Amino acid sequence: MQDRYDPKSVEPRWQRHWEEKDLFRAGARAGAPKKYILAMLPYPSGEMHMGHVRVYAIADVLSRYNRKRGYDVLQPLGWDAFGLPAENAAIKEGLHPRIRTPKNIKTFKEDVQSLGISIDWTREIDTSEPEFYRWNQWFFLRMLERGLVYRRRAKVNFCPSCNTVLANEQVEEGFCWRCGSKVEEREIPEWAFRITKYADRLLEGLDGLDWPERVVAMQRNWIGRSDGLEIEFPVVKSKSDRFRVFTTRADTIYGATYVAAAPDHPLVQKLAPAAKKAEIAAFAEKVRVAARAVGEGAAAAEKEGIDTGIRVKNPFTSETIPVWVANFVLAGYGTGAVMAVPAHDQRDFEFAKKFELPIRFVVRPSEEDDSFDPATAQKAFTEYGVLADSGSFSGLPSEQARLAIAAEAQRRGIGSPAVNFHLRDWGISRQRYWGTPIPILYCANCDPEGHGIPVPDEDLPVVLPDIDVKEVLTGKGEPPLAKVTSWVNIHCPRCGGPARREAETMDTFVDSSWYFARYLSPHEDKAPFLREDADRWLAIDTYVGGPEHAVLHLLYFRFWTKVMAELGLTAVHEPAQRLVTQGIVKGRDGEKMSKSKGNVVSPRDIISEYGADTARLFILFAAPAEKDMDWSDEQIEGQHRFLGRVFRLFQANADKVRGKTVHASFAQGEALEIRRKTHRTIARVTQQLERLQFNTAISSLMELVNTVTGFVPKNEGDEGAIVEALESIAQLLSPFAPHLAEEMWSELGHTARRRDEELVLRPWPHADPALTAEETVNIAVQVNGKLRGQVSVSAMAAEEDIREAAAADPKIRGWIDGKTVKKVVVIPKRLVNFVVGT
RNA sequence: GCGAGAGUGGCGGAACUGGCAGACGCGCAGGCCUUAGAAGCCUGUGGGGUGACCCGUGCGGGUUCGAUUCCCGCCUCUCGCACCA
Repeated sequence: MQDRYDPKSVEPRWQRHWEEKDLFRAGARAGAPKKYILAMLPYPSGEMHMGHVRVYAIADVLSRYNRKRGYDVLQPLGWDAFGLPAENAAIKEGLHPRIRTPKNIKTFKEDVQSLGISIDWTREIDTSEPEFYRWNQWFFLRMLERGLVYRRRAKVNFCPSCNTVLANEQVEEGFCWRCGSKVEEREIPEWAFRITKYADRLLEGLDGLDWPERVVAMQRNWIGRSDGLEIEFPVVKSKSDRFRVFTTRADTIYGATYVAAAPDHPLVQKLAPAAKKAEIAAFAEKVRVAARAVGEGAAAAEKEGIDTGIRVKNPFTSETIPVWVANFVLAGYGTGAVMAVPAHDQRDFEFAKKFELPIRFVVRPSEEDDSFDPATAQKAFTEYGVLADSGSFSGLPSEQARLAIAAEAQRRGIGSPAVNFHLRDWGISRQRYWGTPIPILYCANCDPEGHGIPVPDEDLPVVLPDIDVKEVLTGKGEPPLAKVTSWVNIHCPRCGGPARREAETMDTFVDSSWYFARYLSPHEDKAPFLREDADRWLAIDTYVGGPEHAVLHLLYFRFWTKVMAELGLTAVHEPAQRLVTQGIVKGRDGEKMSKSKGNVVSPRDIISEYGADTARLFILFAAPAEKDMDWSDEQIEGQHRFLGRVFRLFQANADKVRGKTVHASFAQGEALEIRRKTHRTIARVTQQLERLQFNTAISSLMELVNTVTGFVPKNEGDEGAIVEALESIAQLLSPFAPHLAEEMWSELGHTARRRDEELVLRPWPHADPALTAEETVNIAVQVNGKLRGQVSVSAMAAEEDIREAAAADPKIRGWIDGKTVKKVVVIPKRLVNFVVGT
């Protein structure tokens, strides 16, 4: 044994050992139940940061723990290798992504390995390899067959810096989520996935998931199901034209005093008087410009609008009311028009105030309360209440009136129930090079309208062509692939005539939507993965990653799983049963780490100074997994000291006990107390790991180490107790600080002759219930709820005896003698409370 | 505005289904070891009085023998969504 704790020599040695013995291979325990533990697919930037350390530490503790619990554990890792940063770098520096990416992967992988993460590397995948992305193309074609992919002309977010289309979800406050440039609006054709078809299933599926509430709430919000009524407002002086509006508050229809439509509503364009048309068109353009300037507090924008001159009839009051166009009505949601009820909707209220439109109060807080005065009111009454001035519906509560009015509208054939979602279809076209080519061709002969012809399955993969970076990746103009003429121009598979390939590539969220299933059959070349492998491993038991993916990746990958289930590839409909979202690791200054702030702590530096075990321990100990945490140089010193203490504890005892046959059952006195502490610690750490409370699990271990430190064995029983304690410490520590644990384990004389004798596979220790149970317990004694003393009694003592023991205590007598004891509360093993009068 | 979460020592944080608030760690103070330091070890450490006493988990109420925990009403902070009718 070395005389000092020296992780630099210890850690690489054990990492080699694990690799040579191939101990993290999944599928090697055929009869055992499985656990699939996965950290989110990393983008291989050249440098690992502390956030990665946290994700992998969490996933690894769970993997190592479950391996020792006898599970066949799958913990793979791969690379989200396609994407914008590599391409942007190529544009700037002229270095081909195909050269840069493998270099980055290599560095990143070394960093992961230097942390001692127990990955099954035989399953490593790289999404930029044709072996992987051909299945993106395969899925695309299957989805095309099922009508889940379609071509649409859509207003899209365009980033002038990345020169690419961004999904709505990738726009943050009007800026590109990756490069931060201001996003513009453009209209171009694109391919889209019909995720909206799954909106309800995505909503319902959330119920059975063991996910953080916050993420579930964000998804619910994002999907945004809204149940209401579509109802028609017929246009006055027209036989057939009517404005269809969507409302969730049919109960307020008697208060609808105008209709508000989106500025480019088709019916407005059609029906507006000629004199108004130019004005309306100008207004529509103004609103479009304003919408483009999102991020400048668009929500706070002043209400604006124009009276179109069109008049419609409120179908319930039969009143003639105006149609206005308004900047706050969205063309893309519902019907693009709403019935405006100023008394009961805040937006309509503000609008009506500004343009002096009538405000009619038709829902009262209660039947008697008619205090609402349109002239003086500062805001709308938007709660449910009781209807007033609403014809035969007056007096009904809102909930009932909603249904009754909807039913009446339906009976009259002017309305129908309708459901709207905030969720939009997922546009996947990217005008980029470094991504999966979309397997579509255009042939003027076979497909004159340009819908696109699917590439036949046997021609997959459509391989990304090699390119001259300087010529193709200019960052300007048309999609890069369109410039690669030798690739773009091919023969049509149907007619043999000239055809052209689709030059767009797929959003990289496609890769991360199903990669977790590719790990199951990473080398399969007939299918994306095998059904038998899916049946063995899916769903992911614990998925670990950042909460920033709550509505992007985590929604797409649930969608994709449902599609895979429909294709018969798997029986599961949800990809991940449990989700752990880890908090951010902030810099020394409490700010989020970033290069520009110069507060980045490099994992490499930490590992080389303190070792991987210290880094892992610190990041798990300093805060609960889901909370943000601050980097602390002092705390990491503390963890390093703790490992040093563990080392010295073994150093002090190993020689004495190594190789001896010892019997812990002989332990008595202090040694017996050590045994109790050992077994209680086993029980606690086990429970804390099940609950993902890594920080308290580590502090339980610290307590045990503190208890054992300084104990000098004097006889056989003592030695038995200390061996048991040391073995337990090595075992319990092994998921957290695996290298030191191995070192200590071998110090105790253990060498593995067989695979199942390896520490990483050896069964997790078992807590003996006879030893975790307390024999005597300290009971708190209160008088009138205030702590006044303590008594020690047998854990088995009857309530009666506990009460007497407490009452007999001299300190307590001082508080209760001479007073009337009105009541005594006895909670066995916990406390006694005397309630006394004065 | 809506949704979710959080407010506990100087700091990070503990406290199972209401039952000894502050585990564990950091920091700090004193001591040991040392020629000195580094490392390490020991003791103490919520506040106030300093006797076995009082006060303390954001604030104000409530339920209870007993509340960090449950209920009601506020305040502050973080995150997400934000004109979705």
